[in-house]
Amino acid sequence: MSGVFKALSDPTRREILGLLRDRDMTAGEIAEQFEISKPAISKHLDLLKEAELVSVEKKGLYRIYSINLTVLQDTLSGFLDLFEKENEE
Amino acid sequence: MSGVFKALSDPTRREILGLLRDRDMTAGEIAEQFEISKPAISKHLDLLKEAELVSVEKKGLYRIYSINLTVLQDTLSGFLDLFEKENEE
DNA sequence: TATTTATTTAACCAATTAGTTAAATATAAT
DNA sequence: ATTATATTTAACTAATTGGTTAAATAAATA
Repeated sequence: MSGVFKALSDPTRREILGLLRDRDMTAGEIAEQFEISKPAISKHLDLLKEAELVSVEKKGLYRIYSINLTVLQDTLSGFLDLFEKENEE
Repeated sequence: MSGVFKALSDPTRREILGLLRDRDMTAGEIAEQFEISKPAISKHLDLLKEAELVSVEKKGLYRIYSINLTVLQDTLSGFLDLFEKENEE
């Protein structure tokens, strides 16, 4: 839970998720979209993976990243549910 | 946006929001619920205030904190909307 | 006016973060 | 077997985080 919010607290990582919403991408394709270095992107991807917000598949030389939409949606909407009027004991 | 996710990435701060969901509380009442020092809680509250997730009202010696439910809900559900199937351009 | 009370601010510390460049790894192609 | 390519890991740095204790502030009370 903390991991998901931590991951989402960085604008670069949110942007990566936005890219992956549209299609799966290799690490290099993702890195191309940003000004920062590839190792920096690699670390962002690692953090997103840690939070289980993305998955990776090895394909030859490439790593193909994809978003785990359900993790994102379930975590956030699950958290939001805690603050619904209905939930008042 | 980053501020909200950053604020939510800490379990103590999420717990504070959980307390405030039930009722407004003074800084001291909030601090009582945790093991850590009052200044530490004060800083957490400040960060929540920065993210506009809580508001404070001065009342004599006390500061009364309340949750800004709509900010929490609008931010998270607004972000979630970006990842809905319908949003595909 | 002096004291107590609630809270914040200041100064500090260790751990973490987000970036860098350089080196390592692993697969593909010549 | 060598070289090129995609990506990660390592080593480093500056800034931020989450905690501490001590001092400052501000309102209430004696």
